[in-house]
Amino acid sequence: MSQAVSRTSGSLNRVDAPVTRLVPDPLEKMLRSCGRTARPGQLLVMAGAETDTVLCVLSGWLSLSKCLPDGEIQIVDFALPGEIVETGAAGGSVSAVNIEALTDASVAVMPAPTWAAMKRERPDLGRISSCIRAAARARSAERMLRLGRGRAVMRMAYALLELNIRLEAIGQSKAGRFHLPMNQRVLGDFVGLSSVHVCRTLGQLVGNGIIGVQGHMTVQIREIDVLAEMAGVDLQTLQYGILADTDFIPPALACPAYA
Amino acid sequence: MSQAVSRTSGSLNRVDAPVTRLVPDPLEKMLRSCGRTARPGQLLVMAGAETDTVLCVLSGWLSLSKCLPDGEIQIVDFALPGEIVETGAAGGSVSAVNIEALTDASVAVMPAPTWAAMKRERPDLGRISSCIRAAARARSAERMLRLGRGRAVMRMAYALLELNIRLEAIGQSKAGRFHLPMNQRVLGDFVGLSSVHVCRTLGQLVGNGIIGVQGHMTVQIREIDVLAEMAGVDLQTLQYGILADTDFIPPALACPAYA
DNA sequence: CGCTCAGTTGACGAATTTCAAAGATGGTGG
DNA sequence: CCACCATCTTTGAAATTCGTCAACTGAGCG
Repeated sequence: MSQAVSRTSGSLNRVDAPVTRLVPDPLEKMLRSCGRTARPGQLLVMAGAETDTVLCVLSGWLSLSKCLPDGEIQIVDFALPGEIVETGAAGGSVSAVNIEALTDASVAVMPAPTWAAMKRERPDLGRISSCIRAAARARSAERMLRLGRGRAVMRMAYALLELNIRLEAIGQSKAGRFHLPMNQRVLGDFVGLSSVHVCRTLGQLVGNGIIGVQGHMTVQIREIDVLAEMAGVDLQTLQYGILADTDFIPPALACPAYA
Repeated sequence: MSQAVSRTSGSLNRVDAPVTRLVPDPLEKMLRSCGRTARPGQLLVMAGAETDTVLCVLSGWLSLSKCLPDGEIQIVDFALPGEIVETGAAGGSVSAVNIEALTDASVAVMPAPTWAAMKRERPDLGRISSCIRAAARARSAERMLRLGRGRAVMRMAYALLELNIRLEAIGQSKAGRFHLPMNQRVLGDFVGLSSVHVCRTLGQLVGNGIIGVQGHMTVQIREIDVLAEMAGVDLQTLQYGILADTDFIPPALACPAYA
């Protein structure tokens, strides 16, 4: 696993995302010093393995997933550039999920104590990471709601909207157009559908002119309001709730309790 | 909502659960001073409402749930005695979920800044609450996996095992026997099934002698290994992963980084 | 050119929901 | 104590949704 994750020194910091946007030099140095790259398909953390680490995604997509004994996979979340993933589960330092690179990715892998020390130095980090956690929780709840109660179209519509919002925030979606670095099977692992049904569901959305799909998964949302209705979401509220965009944090809250 | 949550002064501290077990007097006083009680069905926090608070469950069950526009409900998690719920979502202090009492419950409702101050005073609190968060994340991932990929029996089996483990840790399950303070419709909202299918699925488990059910939801697990196989879990691993039991925290980790 | 892999399509079957109605159960007031 | 009520559970049958199987297409690539 880890031998496959090679060191890197270059191009770690060209991402305009919350972490790197907000946080000053010393942290940047630390991020750079823990930098790793991974190739698509590479496993960074294995469920059940000891890893008391914190991952900062600098570029690329990671998937957090779990497996059933029969091999069925569910992707629990994607980690996008600027996001922070704490791997430890409850009883110590065992990861609850597989963490895998979906694209070429560069990730800062920090031991938990290092991260804790860093947080003590930079109190704003605590606030930022708690925002990122809250956003992840909110997304997780939205998805769980639709996994448990929504039909295929709703799950798909929601997934597309969520990804559009998140990608827009890091400049990877423009005018409702973004690239999904995965095939339909993997998308199915995210929305809880078979690849065949992903195909049909996407086809239905395309047929109605609600979205367009080009090549291997470049999506264009054409009728975002219709899509939002299908997903059962209010766009404004959703954006506010699932985005850890630090612009949303009232300056007053950014510090005082920790200063 | 809040007018319905009346003050209480008695019986706040008879629970043998992580928070109260571990944490010394000053916190206990604070918990008591923010104490509230709620009756079954009472809404404590409404999704979308401003509430920058932290809830400590002292006794009783809370449900964290979300709703679709058509009224379908998904319970995202239960909060049991000893657990801590941070209500804020990402963009400020809006809750992502409805928080509702399933039973008579007593809950300490603390403003987030108060909680933050408390954490600065008692560094162990940070470690504890981070453990509780990690356990909740792990549970959420397990459930998402089964919502997306598991059949009814698997979802149900997993839910029963998870609750058994959690209840055992707080002395509310003994020898695989515990009470679920909810009807089958609510249990369905948790596992993502219609109430009718909850009935059939439970009936199937009862018919096979794997569990017994008495009255309004007292469950007796009879063949825990079979149930675990149906749920697709390894019992040991699951317990280790979804429990924020503080016994699991190595003493060495409990403090040094924060001391 | 043939290979492989991802996407597509149709047909079928299994799992689950929905609808409807018939028992249970528990609580309440007479 | 009993009758009544509301709520919950159970059961059956029909309808839906989705997964699986299988065949076919199409693009990329050696």
